[in-house]
Amino acid sequence: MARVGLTPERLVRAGAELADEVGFDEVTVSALARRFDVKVASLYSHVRNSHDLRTRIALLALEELADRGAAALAGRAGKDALAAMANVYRDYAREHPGRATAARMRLDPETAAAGAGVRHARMTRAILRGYDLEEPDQTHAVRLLGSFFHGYVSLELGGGFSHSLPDSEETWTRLLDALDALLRNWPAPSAP
Amino acid sequence: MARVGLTPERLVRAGAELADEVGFDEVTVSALARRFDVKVASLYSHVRNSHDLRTRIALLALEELADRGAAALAGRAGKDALAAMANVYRDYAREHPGRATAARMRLDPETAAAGAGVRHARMTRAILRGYDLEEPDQTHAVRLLGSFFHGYVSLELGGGFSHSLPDSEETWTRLLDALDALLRNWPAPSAP
DNA sequence: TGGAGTTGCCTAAAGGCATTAGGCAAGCAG
DNA sequence: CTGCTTGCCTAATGCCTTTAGGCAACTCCA
Repeated sequence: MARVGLTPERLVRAGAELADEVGFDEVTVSALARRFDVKVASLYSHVRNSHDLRTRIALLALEELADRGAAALAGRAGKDALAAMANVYRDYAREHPGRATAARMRLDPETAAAGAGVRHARMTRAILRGYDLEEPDQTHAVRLLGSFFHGYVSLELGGGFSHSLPDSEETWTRLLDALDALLRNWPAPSAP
Repeated sequence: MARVGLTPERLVRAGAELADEVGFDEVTVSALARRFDVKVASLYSHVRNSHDLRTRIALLALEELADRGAAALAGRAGKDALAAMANVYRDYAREHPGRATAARMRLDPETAAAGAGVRHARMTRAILRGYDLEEPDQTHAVRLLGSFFHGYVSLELGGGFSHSLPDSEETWTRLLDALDALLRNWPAPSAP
């Protein structure tokens, strides 16, 4: 009964790797135990339950994304910043599909707030600082970008844009052009 | 052993209702059997397996959405059509959160093509007919709308926009303004 | 109307994941 | 070296999925 040296951190990191390999949905306490060559019950001293494990993986992914975002945003503004952040999301999703799926997991508000949620919100607002948007339009724009990135990554990860032309790469570039143009020329409310 | 009169259709419909009540993730062969007061094994003559059941619920939802979309789009063009379609997605998600989640389930390409996927693509292109977009920009725009609707509905369903101001309703209206403006003034590619 | 056949729902069984309770031994402190 | 903490284990329960095989309820046709 050699001790393996489990810790919550090691479990979460291994869980994230597992997610990237076999998909976030397949990340299970049992599979993780198998990976450490340890009995399932042993994990329960380090992780509350399955949901807790998945939540922690999501928080790890959000943290990593925020780190990358902060690095990418440094010294950039306007469209440059927009494209940099967009590519961070996208590249992360390609390198770490499982983690990226985890990052889109629904978290209860307190958990999200305690984690990197705040950093993400701040970063999005930092991008918008390069455009001339007053409140409440800035918030609308935050939600637009959030929805678009979330949706695009979901669809691309799900294979929605493969096997069809033009390729996803081109669409991505052009849509960033389009969003930049939109943010520069944000329309006034239409007549009700 | 009175016969209950199970059919694939009844199972799928009941599954969709179950999804709306308890969430798509909780839709399980066992739960469905319980709802019909029938043993679990009995469902397996009508549905291949759990994944098949969920897929069929997704296809039902896509079909319903396409029906509503077709009705909403009739006789509308331009922004009017855009808003009508957007509201179809959104209202459906509110009335039938479980089905709406199902509709965003990842389907393999053949299944999607065999189902209402084609109708959805056609409808989106019909909306864009009111704007002056040539290929490949039209395809880019299809993907933009798809990503945005998908993402927005996901976030809203997950509670992302509740408990914060401005309320989701206002953002929704303003973002439709914004998308309309963008489609009317679609930018040329930026210099590489 | 009364079989004969089909079909629908059942029993039985095996395998997997999640979770909890309680035990033993490995590693640390003195 | 002795005792204590703590980490991993055994054991057990409950729920879900899926398959195989059986009996009874319908159907249909003579």
